[in-house]
Amino acid sequence: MADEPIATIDRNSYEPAYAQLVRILRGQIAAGVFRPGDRLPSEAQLCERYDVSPMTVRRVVNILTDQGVVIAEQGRGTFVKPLELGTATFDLDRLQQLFREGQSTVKLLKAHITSATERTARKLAIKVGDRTVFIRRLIFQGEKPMLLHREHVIYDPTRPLIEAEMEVTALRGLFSGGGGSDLKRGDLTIDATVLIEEEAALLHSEVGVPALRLEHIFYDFDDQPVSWGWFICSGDRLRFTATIGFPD
Amino acid sequence: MADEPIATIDRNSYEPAYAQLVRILRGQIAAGVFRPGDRLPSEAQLCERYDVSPMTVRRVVNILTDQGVVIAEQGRGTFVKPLELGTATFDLDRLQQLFREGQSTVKLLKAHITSATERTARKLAIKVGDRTVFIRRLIFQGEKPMLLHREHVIYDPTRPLIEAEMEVTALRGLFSGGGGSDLKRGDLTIDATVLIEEEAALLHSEVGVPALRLEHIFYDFDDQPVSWGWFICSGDRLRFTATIGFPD
DNA sequence: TAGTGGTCTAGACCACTTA
DNA sequence: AAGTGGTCTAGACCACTAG
Repeated sequence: MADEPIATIDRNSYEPAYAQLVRILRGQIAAGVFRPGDRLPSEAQLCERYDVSPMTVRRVVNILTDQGVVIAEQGRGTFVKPLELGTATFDLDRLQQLFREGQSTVKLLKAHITSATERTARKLAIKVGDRTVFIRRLIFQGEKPMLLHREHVIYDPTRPLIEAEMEVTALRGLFSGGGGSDLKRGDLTIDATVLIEEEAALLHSEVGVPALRLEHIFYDFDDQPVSWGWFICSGDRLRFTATIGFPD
Repeated sequence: MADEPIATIDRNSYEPAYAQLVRILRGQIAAGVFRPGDRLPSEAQLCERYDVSPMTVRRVVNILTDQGVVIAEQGRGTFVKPLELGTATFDLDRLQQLFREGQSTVKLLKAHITSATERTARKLAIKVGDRTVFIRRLIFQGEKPMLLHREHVIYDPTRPLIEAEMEVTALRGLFSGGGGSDLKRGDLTIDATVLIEEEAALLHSEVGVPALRLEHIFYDFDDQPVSWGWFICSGDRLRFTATIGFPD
């Protein structure tokens, strides 16, 4: 009984016991008390040390497992996971921030009904020549043009999709969750491209500059594609970042 | 009491009750039984319908919340979340697959001790002129060169880092979790670039072709950078993909 | 006040690993 | 056989929301 862990659970805190214990254990891992590959104390030991019930400890271990911090092996123990480059996940936080109130303005460049080309028809699972609405928008951060957005939406005369989609709020809704409530899922891909003349002019950049392209296809609850489009941003203005491991 | 849900929990299944209920509810959401914005049945109702205890239902709701499928509001209910573009996460699965056994071969192009330039020194938090090891590797899938890797590792004469890092297994370890057990965390960024002459030659591509660049810095448990490097792959050979919503 | 989700208990039984 | 994690029960009390 040399050095008990100093940290204890504060039952009077607004932070729930399970959250406190998650924080304590993550901190110990980040501090190197438990190194990758080490075995954590058994669940029974954790119950005793921190004076919580088995269910609470189980919940803590589940959370750490979901977070990718540890791996639990039945009959052996719970172990700290080593770094795995492959577990990194990139999110669109930076992009989402652009669409928060006051952070950005959206300018509608063009929107008109057109006929689907072979490529558009394939992406939207419609026939060549079917009517679609082609929309182009430019998203500014302050005075700076940050993003160029192109989108093909299936033209449905029974619903006033056109006006709703053209609105600035429709774009914001996609990012903050207000608008697209008829959509079941979306597929996204990131790839690299270079700015062509039109894009360079709109983004106040230059032809041939490396740029990221975020393509999206959204589907409704009948698994029918509804829209296909993509954002383009010059590479020096926006990046995707991720952290793996224990950034505490 | 018109139409009870047909799906029930099979207590004899190897699939735990909580997992079955998660699957059932996700399926109902994907099928449009519950639409974005709808309220799910209350926890008490779910207990009754599926004949499980409150704790099991709570666990299910927690899982669905963690998955971003629903949002629980105290005192009001649990609601199906609408699509949010900003919640999309891109992972490196495709990249990781390359490094699985038999999927790829790694060719060491060059590895030598050098002195840190201003840029390298800044990235690795060392002084200009300090010794580093510069490594270049080429990763093949079958006969095709897929990835070019450049990396600067801090030279530590007390440890045989050089040999270990140069090994093919070191790279594979980064992706599958065997090797980097002295590393605390890593920061990653994705950006766009175009191939320069040397890169194009090695990757059997052409100058100016758009390419993705995955940069990484790894830190040890003293928060000291250990290595800085990046992968380059031509954009038509590798993409990052994500799906949001209910892809069931 | 009634209903909702949020947390937590103090066990139980099981499957698995290791010795 | 002993120890580990995996699941589950049948409640309890609390905080919050709504009518």
